[in-house]
Amino acid sequence: MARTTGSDGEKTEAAVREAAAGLIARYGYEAMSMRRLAAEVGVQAAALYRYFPTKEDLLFTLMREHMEGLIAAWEMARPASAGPEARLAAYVRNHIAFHIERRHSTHVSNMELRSLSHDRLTRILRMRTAYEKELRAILRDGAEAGVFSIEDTGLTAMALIQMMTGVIVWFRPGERLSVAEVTATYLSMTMRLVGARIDIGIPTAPRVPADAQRAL
Amino acid sequence: MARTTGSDGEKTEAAVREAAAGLIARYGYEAMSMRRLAAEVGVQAAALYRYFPTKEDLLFTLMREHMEGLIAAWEMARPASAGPEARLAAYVRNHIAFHIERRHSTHVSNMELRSLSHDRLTRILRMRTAYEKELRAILRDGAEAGVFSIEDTGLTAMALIQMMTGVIVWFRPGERLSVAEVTATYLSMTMRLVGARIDIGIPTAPRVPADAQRAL
DNA sequence: ACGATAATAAAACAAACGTTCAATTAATTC
DNA sequence: GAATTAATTGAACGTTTGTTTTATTATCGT
Repeated sequence: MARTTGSDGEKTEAAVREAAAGLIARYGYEAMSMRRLAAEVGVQAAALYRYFPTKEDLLFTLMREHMEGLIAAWEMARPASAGPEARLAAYVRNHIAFHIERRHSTHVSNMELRSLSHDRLTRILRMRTAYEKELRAILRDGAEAGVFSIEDTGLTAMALIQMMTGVIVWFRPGERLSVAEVTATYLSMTMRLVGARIDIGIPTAPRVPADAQRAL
Repeated sequence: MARTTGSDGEKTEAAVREAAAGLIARYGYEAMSMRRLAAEVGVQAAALYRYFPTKEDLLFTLMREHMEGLIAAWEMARPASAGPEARLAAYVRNHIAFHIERRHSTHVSNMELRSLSHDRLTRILRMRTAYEKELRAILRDGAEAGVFSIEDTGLTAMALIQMMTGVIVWFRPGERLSVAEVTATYLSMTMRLVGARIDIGIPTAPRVPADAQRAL
C-alpha cells in the first residue's frame, strides 16, 4: 500500500496531463473530479498532489503549455520575409494544424478560462492577445499594401480566428475530409474573405479542383 | 418563514430563468450551485424545485427555449421568395442579431451541451441541425445558380456559423462598434467568403464607407 | 547491503453539493 | 370569513468534493 513497482514520477506526471486534458475536454473542468482523474491514470487521488498543488494549478499548467506551444509553433512556421498573402497562408495552416493536433487542450484553453483566478486568467489572455496580434499585423500590412480588402482589421482577425478554431467542434479525423482537404478549403475561404485576388499556395493539398472558382 | 408577500409563481420562474442563464454563462453549469442561483433570485434553494424538478431540467429548459426562439426568429425573418444572396443576407442578419441579443442563453446552449443526458442532447442537436440545414440549403442553391463560388457546402456552412456565433465572445455593446456596424462588416465578409459578386443590401447600416472595397 | 529519497496508498477532514420534507404564511375562491 | 390553494421557508439527508496527513514501499546512489 505505497509506492508501486515501476512507478516513475515523470511518466506519471505526463499521464496526468494527458488524462486531464481528455477528461476536461469531454466533461468540463468542474465536472472532472480528482478521483476520476486519478482512476483514469491508475493511481490514487492523493498521488496527484505530488505533481500539482491544487486542481486549478493543473488547469493552469495545461493552458499555459498550450499557449506556449501555439506561439512556439507559429514562430517555427512564420516565414522570415514574405508578402502578406504567404504570411497569412502560413498563419492559417499553422493554426488549423495545431488545433486539430491538440484538440483536447484547445478545448480546455477555450472553454475553461472562467475557472482560472484573476491573475492567471490575465496571464493566459496576454499570451492569446500576443498570438492574435500577429494575425492583425499581417492583415494590416496586406491592407496597406493593397493586396487585401478589409473593412476592419480587428474584427476580421476575430472572425478568422473563430472560424478556424471552430474546426475542432465538428472535425473528426478519418471522416469525410482529411486534414489537408479541410486546410485547403479554409485557406481559400480565408483568402476570399480578406479580398485577396489570387489563391496563393495550396500546394500541399491533392484535392479535387473546385467546381466553381470564378470569383478569383 | 413561508410564503412571502407579493410572491408570484410566474414572475419567480422568469427570474429563475434569467438568473440561471446569466450565472451559467459566467461561471458554467457545474460551477453554478442551486443555492447561489437561489440567492441571486432572492429566494431559498428549495423554492427552485417548485419550477424545475432537477438542475438538469433547468438547463434543458434554457437550451430548448433558446433553440426554439432561434428557429422562430428565422422563420419570421426568412424572405418568402428571394435570390440566394438576399436569403443569405437575411440569415446572417438574423443570426447575429439573435445571438447578440441573447448572449447569455447562447453561451449556455453552446458551452454546456455535455451536461445534458443523452436523450436531451439528441433533441437539442436535432434542432440545431435543422437550423443549420437552412443555411446549407441557401449555399447550395446559390452555388447551383452560379451566384456563389463554394468548394464544400457543409464545410462553408460550419465555418460561417462559427464565425458569426463567435461574435458573442468579444462583442460588448457600447464599445468601439455598434451592432449595426458589426452586422454590416460580417455581412460583407460573408458575401466575399462565399464568392458573391455584389454586396446585396447593406441598407440598414449608416456606416462610414469602407476604405478599401476594391474587390467588389 | 544500506541509507536516503521518490512515489504511492489509505484514511480522514470539513465544506459544499443536489435534493427532499414538513411546516408556515399569502393569496384566492366560495 | 372560512376553506382551499399557491408559494416559500428552514432544516435536514446522504454524497461527493478538493485536499491533507501519515504510513509504507520501491528505487537509486554509494
